[in-house]
Amino acid sequence: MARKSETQFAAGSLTSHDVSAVLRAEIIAGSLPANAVLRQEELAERFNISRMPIRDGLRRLETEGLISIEANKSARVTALAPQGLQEIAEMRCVLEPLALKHALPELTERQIERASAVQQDAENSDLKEFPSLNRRFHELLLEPCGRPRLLRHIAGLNNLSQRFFYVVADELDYADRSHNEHRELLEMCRARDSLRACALLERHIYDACQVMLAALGR
Amino acid sequence: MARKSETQFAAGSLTSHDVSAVLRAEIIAGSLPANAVLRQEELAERFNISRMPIRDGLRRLETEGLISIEANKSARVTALAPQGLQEIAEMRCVLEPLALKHALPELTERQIERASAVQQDAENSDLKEFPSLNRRFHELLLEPCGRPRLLRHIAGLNNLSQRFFYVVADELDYADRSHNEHRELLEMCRARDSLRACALLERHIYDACQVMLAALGR
DNA sequence: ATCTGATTCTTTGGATACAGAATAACGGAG
DNA sequence: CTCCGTTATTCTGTATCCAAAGAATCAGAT
Repeated sequence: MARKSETQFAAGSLTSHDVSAVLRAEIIAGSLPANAVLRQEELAERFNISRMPIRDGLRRLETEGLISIEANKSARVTALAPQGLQEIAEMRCVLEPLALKHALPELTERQIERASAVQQDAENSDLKEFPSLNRRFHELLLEPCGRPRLLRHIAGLNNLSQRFFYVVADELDYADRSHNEHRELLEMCRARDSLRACALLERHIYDACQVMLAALGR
Repeated sequence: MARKSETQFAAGSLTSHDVSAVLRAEIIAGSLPANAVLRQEELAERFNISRMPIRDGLRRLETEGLISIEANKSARVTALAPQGLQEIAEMRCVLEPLALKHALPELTERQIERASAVQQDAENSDLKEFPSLNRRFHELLLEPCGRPRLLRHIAGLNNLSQRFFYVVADELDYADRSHNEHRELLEMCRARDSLRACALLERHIYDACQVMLAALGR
């Protein structure tokens, strides 16, 4: 009954929101791989709730683009083609610098140091936690921009592509370069050099995508 | 029983997809104003279906940002503050030029002429159909970019802000300027001048937002 | 008279059972 | 071996019920 390493849940406690949150996390982390089938009854059994909140949760994930639901077929985790990865990177390349531009004047020294600390952790982390720390670093620098919709869009794009990040986390020389760029970015933030910081961020995102595409090509 | 001018539907024919499509259109057009309450049973009666597909449809609109659903409260059409309008315009200012940049090499003369025809219609249209024609003009120029996600994001942002477009459609001098900019944009597309076309498009979006904000301020 | 607090009403969230439709899988006939 | 029809599975929508959370109302106390 218990399948693989999936955690199970006690009865009655969960809501449709929890369903989407748990599944979202598993898709982002990659433990639910692309094209994995999500049958409603199976999920209902696993979460110990009826099928209705499952449907609500799946519907939510569908509009986020994480799963695709075709009528009368099981929901499936969406596969992301190289073309789609590139497309998402292009959007991040313009949206993240936009957020950084507005965040930079609001960023406190304290917040920059927090990001710096996360970057330290990332450099000392193992492959398993590197992706989420890397993501957290970016988020910390962008959050003060005061634009919740923009941040949600960026987060949504990251949700779609993050499960492929392991391929660059794997390449040691890329990790090195990424760490250098992050430290450089921190310096520019401290110096309040908006133009150069935004340009670096754009290149940083673009390059990471290129490395991912090259690695996935094999 | 029949409320206001809302159309009613025959029994059994509609699906959750239709529910979201109809409500989406009404919200975009503004016939469902901000903060309008959407009670599930009321909608179920109107669409002649049960509450479940209504819930599915509402969930979809929620993640699109068109309505907000709080637990145990009726869904409401989301109000868009000036701050939010500005934020959406900023995103469009970077995303639409990105799409145009990639669409321009793919645009055929025929497609440009189609956009030109739509622009002609827009200039001769009354206030009621001007917003949708204006939108169609933009879509026609961006569609060949070959980036479905990007186009969906842009469409989603337009869905959120389009109901405020009537305030600029109302201002005759703005409409004039907009028409001039559209014709100028078409010329740049014919000349395949990507840089200037993208720059103009960015300014065009930004200015429209400023006019909206000024008009809404009163 | 107003404010507070309890009761009632409304509405959503979830459970359960069932019918209908579309897809996928299987097996038999040619 | 291939094609086609039947069966099984799974999703979609209906109907009904109950529980819980908010909102509204009404009564009582200050």
